[in-house]
Amino acid sequence: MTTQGGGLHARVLERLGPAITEGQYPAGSVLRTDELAQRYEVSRSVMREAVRVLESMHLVASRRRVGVTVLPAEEWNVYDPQVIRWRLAGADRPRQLRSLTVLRSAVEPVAAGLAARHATSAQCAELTENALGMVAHSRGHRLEGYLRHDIAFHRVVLRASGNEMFARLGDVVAEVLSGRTHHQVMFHDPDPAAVTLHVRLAEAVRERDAGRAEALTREITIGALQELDILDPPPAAPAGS
Amino acid sequence: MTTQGGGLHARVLERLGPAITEGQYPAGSVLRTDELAQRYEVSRSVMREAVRVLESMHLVASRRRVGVTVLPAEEWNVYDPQVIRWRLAGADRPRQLRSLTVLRSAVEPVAAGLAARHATSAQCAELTENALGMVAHSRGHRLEGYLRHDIAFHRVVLRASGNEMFARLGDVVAEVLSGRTHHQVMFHDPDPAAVTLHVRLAEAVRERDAGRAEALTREITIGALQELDILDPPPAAPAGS
DNA sequence: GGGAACAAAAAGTCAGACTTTTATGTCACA
DNA sequence: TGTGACATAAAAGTCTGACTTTTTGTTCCC
Repeated sequence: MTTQGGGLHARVLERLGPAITEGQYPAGSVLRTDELAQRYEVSRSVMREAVRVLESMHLVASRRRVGVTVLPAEEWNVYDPQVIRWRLAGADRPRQLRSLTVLRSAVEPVAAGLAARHATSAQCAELTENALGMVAHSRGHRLEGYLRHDIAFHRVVLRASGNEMFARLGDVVAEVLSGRTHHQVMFHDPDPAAVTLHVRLAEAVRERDAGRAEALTREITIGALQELDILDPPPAAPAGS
Repeated sequence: MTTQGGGLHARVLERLGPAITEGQYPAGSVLRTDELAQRYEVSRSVMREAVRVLESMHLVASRRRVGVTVLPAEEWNVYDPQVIRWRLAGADRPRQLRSLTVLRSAVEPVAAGLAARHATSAQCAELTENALGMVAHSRGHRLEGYLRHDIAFHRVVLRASGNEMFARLGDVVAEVLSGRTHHQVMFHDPDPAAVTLHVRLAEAVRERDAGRAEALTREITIGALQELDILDPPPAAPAGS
């Protein structure tokens, strides 16, 4: 899954990109193409191609007479799958996982509602199939199998929404779920309540109940938020203070 | 606003990119770098850099001995601002505008809820300021001024949410709103109800009322959906059939 | 002290030679 | 007739070196 592109420029990118997102070159740092080419032992043309790609991701900006400047993180194309991958592999993985989970909590309920309207019967079948797969792997530390069905399930929902912007978030959700399983506290079996919610969601979509599909998905994503301690700070009942 | 990058490769990109998103080269088409270099009258190195950027956007894939293949639209990085711009400028602008508006309707309410919790007082001030600006320009065909404040308003909401993924959608929302004003049926003055909603939203954020902020934003985005005739098909009251 | 000419630094561009991969066609052999 | 190995060629990939252009910073003169 590591996109080990054969191209020489791609190999450079896989080292230079993470170095930037990691903060190894802080915003404002100036790099020179020639020096980079020497450091990574490639020709200038190859390094130029790599820099062009970084530039298209808004990670750097190249200006004559000054060099290749690292841009502040607010400028980065944070929706670029490659950037997401680099950041998830790096030091601020937790922060990244949180912001992506919040994005999920906004997008998925709406996507599920649309899926209930637009899903084909084949997609409905995929949904129930994966939900049952989740049930089957929900006990006895069969986490890998559970994860596989969980990812597939959400991917189908997003695709079935019929909205291309939602559909393209399938990879992002996959990364989040995978990160949750592999790097988060998930010693014990998945929450049975979550499993049930998925089964009921598949049901709701099949029955074309958009409202219920949306509500159920909202419950699922709220669970995901709670796991990361992204909780609504209770309205601070003004008793003590 | 056209990102007229001085680089020669950027100028090529501004012609070749739209040609692809336009469908001028259908998915599966094979281009050859040398031929493209001749056609656009640049050296191969420049064309190679352009192709590398297109490749990073997943618009094309380059393979030895076969050439540069145009990828199907499902593969494209549809969140890349440049791709969004190209598609909005092209033939399927309406479809693009719809899918982006649906995305808005999912993201903005949640963002507004978060903004109510995290907004600084400076951001609250910006919000009310822009809401009042909208009111001031809501009558007498002062559409440009209205649009300016509308864009600024939503940008502040997204930034104030504190979530970087939301914040980066500011440009997208700006494009959508701008497209709505310039290319959609908007002869007459903006809907007074929408203006009021913005004023009340600024109020809700200032008062830290997350629930109300979210609900108000939901009303705003529902209005945007209705303008594009993306309406809930009513549950087909089973009377006749 | 301020403005204009100048010098240098770095990216940008180009052309050409060479390498590597790989799809395809050919030919012999079963 | 089919199948495998091998040869061929086409296209991307890589490298190098020379040249151009832009931009910044300095210096020098008024």
